[in-house]
Amino acid sequence: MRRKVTLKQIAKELDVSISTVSKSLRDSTEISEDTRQKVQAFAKLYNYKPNNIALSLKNRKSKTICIIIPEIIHHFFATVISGVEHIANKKGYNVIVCLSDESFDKEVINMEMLANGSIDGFIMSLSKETQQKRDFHHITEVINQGMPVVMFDRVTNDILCDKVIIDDNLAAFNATQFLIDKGFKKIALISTVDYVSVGKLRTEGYLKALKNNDILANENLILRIEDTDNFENHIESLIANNDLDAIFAVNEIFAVTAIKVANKLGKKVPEDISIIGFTDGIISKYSSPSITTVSQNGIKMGEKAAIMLIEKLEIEEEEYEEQYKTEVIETELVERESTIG
Amino acid sequence: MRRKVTLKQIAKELDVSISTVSKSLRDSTEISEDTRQKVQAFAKLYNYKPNNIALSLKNRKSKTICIIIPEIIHHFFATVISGVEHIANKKGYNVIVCLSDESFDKEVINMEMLANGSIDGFIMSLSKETQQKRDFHHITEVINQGMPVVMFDRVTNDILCDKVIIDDNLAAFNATQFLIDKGFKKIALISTVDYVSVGKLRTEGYLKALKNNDILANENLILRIEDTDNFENHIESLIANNDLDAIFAVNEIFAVTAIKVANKLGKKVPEDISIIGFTDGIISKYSSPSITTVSQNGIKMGEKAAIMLIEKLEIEEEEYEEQYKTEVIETELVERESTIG
DNA sequence: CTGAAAGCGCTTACAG
DNA sequence: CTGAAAGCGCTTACAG
Repeated sequence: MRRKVTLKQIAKELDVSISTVSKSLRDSTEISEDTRQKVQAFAKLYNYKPNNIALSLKNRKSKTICIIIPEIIHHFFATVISGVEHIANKKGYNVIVCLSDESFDKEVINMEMLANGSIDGFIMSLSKETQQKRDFHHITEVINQGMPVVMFDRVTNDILCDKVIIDDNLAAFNATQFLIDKGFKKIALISTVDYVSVGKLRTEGYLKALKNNDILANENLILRIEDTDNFENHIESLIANNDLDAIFAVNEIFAVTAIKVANKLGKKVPEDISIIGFTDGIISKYSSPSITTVSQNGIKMGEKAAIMLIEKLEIEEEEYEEQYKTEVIETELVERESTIG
Repeated sequence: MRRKVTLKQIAKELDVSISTVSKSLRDSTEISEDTRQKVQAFAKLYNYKPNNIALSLKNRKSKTICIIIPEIIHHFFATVISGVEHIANKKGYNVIVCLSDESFDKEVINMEMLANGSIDGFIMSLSKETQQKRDFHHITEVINQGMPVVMFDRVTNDILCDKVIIDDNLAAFNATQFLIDKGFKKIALISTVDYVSVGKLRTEGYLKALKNNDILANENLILRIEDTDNFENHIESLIANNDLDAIFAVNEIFAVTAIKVANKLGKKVPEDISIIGFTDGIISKYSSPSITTVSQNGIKMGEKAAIMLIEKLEIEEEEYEEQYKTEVIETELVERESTIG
C-alpha cells in the first residue's frame, strides 16, 4: 500500500525546494531546463498527481457542480443527468448528483451542505414540496453568496436565475390540437396537481386548444393526480365513467397506465381510445402499443443547463454583469402506435 | 452579494484570535463560557458554516464517495444510486455519480480524476469494455493507494475487494426451472455476449436448469446480443424461425422487446409464448402484459454497498485488516401476466 | 483562558 | 535559477 506522493516528498527526495518542484511541474521557464526534466521524470515515475482538494482550497473553486433532481426514477431526469455529465466532463468538471426525493427538507440540506466550498454551482429542478410551499430561501441564499444556479424543467418565477425549460403550454396545446385534428372531441386530460409548475402549464395548454376549437372543457374529463401511489384507480374511474375518444397524459407513467386500464376495461388503444403522453422515455418506446408522445429532450436540456452554468463560472469577476437568460428547448410530437393514423 | 464569512473575519470582528473562534464554535471547554457565547451568537448571525474544502484538506478525507455506473438509462443502476444516496446522506457523506458510458477510457479518467483527494472511496459496476479488455489496472492502482472500492453487479474475480452481487446463476436457474415446471420444453434464452459477467452467469444458470431436467440445450434457441442498437431484428429471427413456448430474457429491455416482436408475428403473450425477464424495473411493471421477472433489488444492493464502503472508511487505521467480503443479495421471482398461470 | 505556531498540499509574488 | 514566505480556511498541540 503506497500512499499518494506529494510535492513535499518529491522536494525532499530530490533535495530541492517545494516551490521548485511545483514550478517545474507546471513547466515554468523560471526553472532551468535541467531541474525541470529531473523533477518531471521523478514525478512521472512516482505517478504524481496534484491533490484536488489542495487546489480547490487554493483556487477557491472546486471544479465540481451539483445537480439536484426530485427523483432519479423518472427517466427524464436520468437523461438530464446524462446531458450534464457529458458537458461537465468535457470541460473538466465533476458532477455531484443529489436527490431531493420530492422533499423540501432534503433539498435544503443538500444545498446547504454543498454550498460551503464543495461545489461551484447548482443545476436544479424543484421538488414538489418546494413548489407547494413556495419557500425558496435556500436558493436565494446561495445566489446571494455569489454562487450561480441554473434551474430546469420545474422552475419558478420567484427566483431570478438562468433557466432551461420547454414551452410546456405550447407543447400541450400542440398535442391536444393533434388529437382534435384527428377528429376527436371527447378528450380527457390526466395531469398532476396544479402546484407542480409543469403540470399546471400543460393543463393550460390543453384548455387553450379546446377553447381555440370551440370545444367546451368538461371538468369531469380532467384528472389532477396528487399521489404517486394509487393513481390507477382514479384513471380507471375516469375511463369507466366517461365516454372518451382520446386522452392526453402529462407524463409517460400516466399514459402507459391509461393503456393498461383501457385494456382492462375492454377498450382497445388506439382503436377505441387514442392516447398521447409526455416525455419521450423508454416506457413510451417499449410499451405495446408504443406511445405517441411529446418528446422533451432531456439530454439537450442537461447539456444546455451545464453550458450556461459553466459559462457563468468561468466569467471573469470584473466583466460580470447580472443578467439571466431563460432558454427554451424545442419539443416535438413523436407519432407512434397509440394514436390512430 | 455577501461572500461567505470565515473564521478569520469573525476573529477580526470580535478582536480575538482565530483559534479562539474555532474552539468556541466547537464548544471547547478550554474557552470561557462568555467568549464562547459571544462567538457563537456572532457566527449564527452571520450564518457561518465551515468551509468543506478546508476541512477535507485538514482531515485528509472528503466525506464524499463516488459511484461509477455504466449507464444511467438502465433503471436498475438508477435504483442502485438511490440506495447509495440514501445511506450516504444518512451517514453524512456526499455522492458523486460518474457514468462510464460502457467505455473503458471514461472509467479510467473518472477514477484517476477523483482519486486525488476528491473522494474517499468508490462503488462501481464495470463497463462492458472493461470487462471485455480485462484490464483493471486503474482499480488496482486505487486500491493500492489505500482507497477502498466496493464493486457491485458487474464484478470480476481478478480484483480483491468488497463486492455486492446477486447469485445470477441461481436466479437464472430458478427462472428457467419455473418455466420448465409450467411444462415448457422449448425455452429460448435472450442473453448478452459472454464477456459481460452477469450475462454469462445467467446463461450458465439457464443451461444448468435445462440439463437438470434432461432437456437438450439447443444453440439455435440461445441469442447472445452484442450491440444495443438493432437487437430487435435478432429477436425477430429467433421467434420467427423457431418453435418456442417460452423465453427467458436477461434484462427487461430484451423481455419487453420480445413481447413486441411476438405480437408483431401474431403470437400472443402469454397464451402462445410465456416470457420471463430480469431486473424488476418500471418497464416490467407497466408493460402490457406486465412482465414476470427476477427482481434484482437495486436499492438494497446500493444500500449494502454504501454500508460496506463507509464501514471500511471509518475503521481506525490500526485495527484495519485486509479482509474482503462478498455480499449476496436475495432475488425473487415476481409473477405477473407474461407467463401463464 | 487565550493565542501563536505548525500543518493539511498546493501556488505564486518576491527576494536573493 | 532557486527558495523562503504568505496564503487558501481550517484544527489542535503547545506555550504563556
